[in-house]
Amino acid sequence: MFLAMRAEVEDALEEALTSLDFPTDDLGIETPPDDVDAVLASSVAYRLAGEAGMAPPQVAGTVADEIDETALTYIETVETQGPYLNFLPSEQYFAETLDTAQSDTYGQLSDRETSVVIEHTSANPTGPVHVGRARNPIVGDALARVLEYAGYDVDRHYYVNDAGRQIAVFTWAYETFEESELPEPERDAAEYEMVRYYRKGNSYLEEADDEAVEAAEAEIQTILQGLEDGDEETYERVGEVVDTVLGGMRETLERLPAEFDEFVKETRFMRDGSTDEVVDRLKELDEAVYEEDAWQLDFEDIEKNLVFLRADGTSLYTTRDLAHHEWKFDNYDEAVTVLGEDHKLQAEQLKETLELLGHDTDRLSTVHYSWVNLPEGGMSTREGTGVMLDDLLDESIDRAREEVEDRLGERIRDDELTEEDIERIAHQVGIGAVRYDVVSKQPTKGITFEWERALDFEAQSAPYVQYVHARACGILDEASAAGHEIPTGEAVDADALTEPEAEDLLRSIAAFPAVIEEAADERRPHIVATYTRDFAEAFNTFYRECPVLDADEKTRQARLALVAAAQTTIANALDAIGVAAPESM
RNA sequence: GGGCACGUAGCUCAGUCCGGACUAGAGCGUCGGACUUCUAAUCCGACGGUCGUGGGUUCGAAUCCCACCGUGCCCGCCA
Repeated sequence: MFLAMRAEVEDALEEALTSLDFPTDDLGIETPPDDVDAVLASSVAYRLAGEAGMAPPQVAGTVADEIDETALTYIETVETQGPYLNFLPSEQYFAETLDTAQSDTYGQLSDRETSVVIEHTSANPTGPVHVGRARNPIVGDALARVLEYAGYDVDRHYYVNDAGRQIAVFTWAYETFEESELPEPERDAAEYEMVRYYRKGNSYLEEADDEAVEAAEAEIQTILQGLEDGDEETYERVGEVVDTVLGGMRETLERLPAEFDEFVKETRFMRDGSTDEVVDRLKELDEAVYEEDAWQLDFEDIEKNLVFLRADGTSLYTTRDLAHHEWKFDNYDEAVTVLGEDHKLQAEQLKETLELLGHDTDRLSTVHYSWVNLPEGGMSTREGTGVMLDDLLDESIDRAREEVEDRLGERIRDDELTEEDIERIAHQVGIGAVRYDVVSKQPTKGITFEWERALDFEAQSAPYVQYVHARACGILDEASAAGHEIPTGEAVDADALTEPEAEDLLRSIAAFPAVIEEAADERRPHIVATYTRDFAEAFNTFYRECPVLDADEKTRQARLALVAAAQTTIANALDAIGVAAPESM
């Protein structure tokens, strides 16, 4: 309803300005502060003051007079308050919100008929997922969900770096060392078992005598060359290592949950000839230079050259990524990539090169996040330093379980939680808290990992918002048990919501689709997380001030509809950022 | 050295892109209140800020521009 109302306000304002011969390039539409009753406002009068030769408040008055309120559906009146034009909502605005927000699909915007591929995580398949890179799947998955809500047709891809040196080292190490030489795995899972070979191989290369290292390097080089030459047996050897490790990583990621439609292997673009083919085209570009036996691109705006073909004639990661992105452009309308800030330069060069190859790079957007570091420094799979995501999730679930159990004695509600309920809540809250903590912050800000902070269940965290959902479900359950019907359609009576706390909640409900739209357009899922927090506040205030079940018939009906609308809104808002919405807790 | 990002209460963060009702909002912590009530993982109140610093643009700057300071990342024929 908010979106329709906003469109109406824009049209009306533009029309009024046109008929007054004022420019319409900046309508100055903004959200008014909380203590103003309007749903939207405009500060356009400031900008027009000079041209009109009047003070801003007078301009505002003139514009307001020009707007025909009777022609508006969702706006009752247009008032001025000093230089501001305030648009006050009509009864219909509230009534329609109260009805439509009860739909299970509330917040789902109309189909944009646009396909988007979102590539995220894409961590090298060398070992267990650690917290340093955990921002990627969480932000990536949340963004994918937000884009789906916003009406895009979304595919999630994990780009598998299976052609690099580290994978050749891994394959060599896996085939060379005996399990008896390795330490016990930290967990009974494929990637924890496998990473031991990788670490062993790397330390061997650092510590063994020159002759032994030379022999190992020769074997590693053979593997790399085998991949480059398209040798089937080499692909199978490497594939076994990659698929095994990836299988384990995938299970961890699914706990978040972060699932993928496709794991796209880098070697695919070597085998199908598209990397060679893109190299041929790159050589033809005006920016292509052949220096020191290697083919490079010399950009106008970027300091550093991009080498796309080594002196030995082999391709590089970015060369293959170019073929990968051309493939994305062939198959999707838009492409979004979630990358660490250490890949910024590479991403710029990629984009610039795609532009040179004649692609419309407006179709490509990149979301960067900064690494999560430990107080003592960065996390490394190779060195085995860092906090594993599995351990963080386990610990968070354990703490959530303790919280639930501690609270059992004080529970007023007599819904008798079963063991299963406790386990369900522990998972929903524990994982939700980790996820929420990550999505609610702007990804560009640095995070230093501290257990205590990561596991903080206090306000402004997932449980605070989840509790709102549980409370709403509790009321709806009681209502259902008492045989109260929840009014929909013509039966809803938004007029009966006279308390300001109830109206504020309804306004907050109405804003949800616009929040989804903004978060999707700007590729910033944290906007949805901020919204859930504000929404929870509005709900809790309403909860305190406005009893539902004990209210008189008419009020109860209206408030029940409001609670039902609040429940679907917060359930979907949490769903959009991938946080579970518990029905009780 | 160069490029990019970040710098808002003791701590963790919103707000910054698109300047306006901002005499800057939350939460944690501290202090003081509210459970015979639809679940207190809640709510209410108090204390707490030269929005890194200095200049500039503007009727108006946390928000735009410039310089500087601090922190992080990048500057490989690695990925």
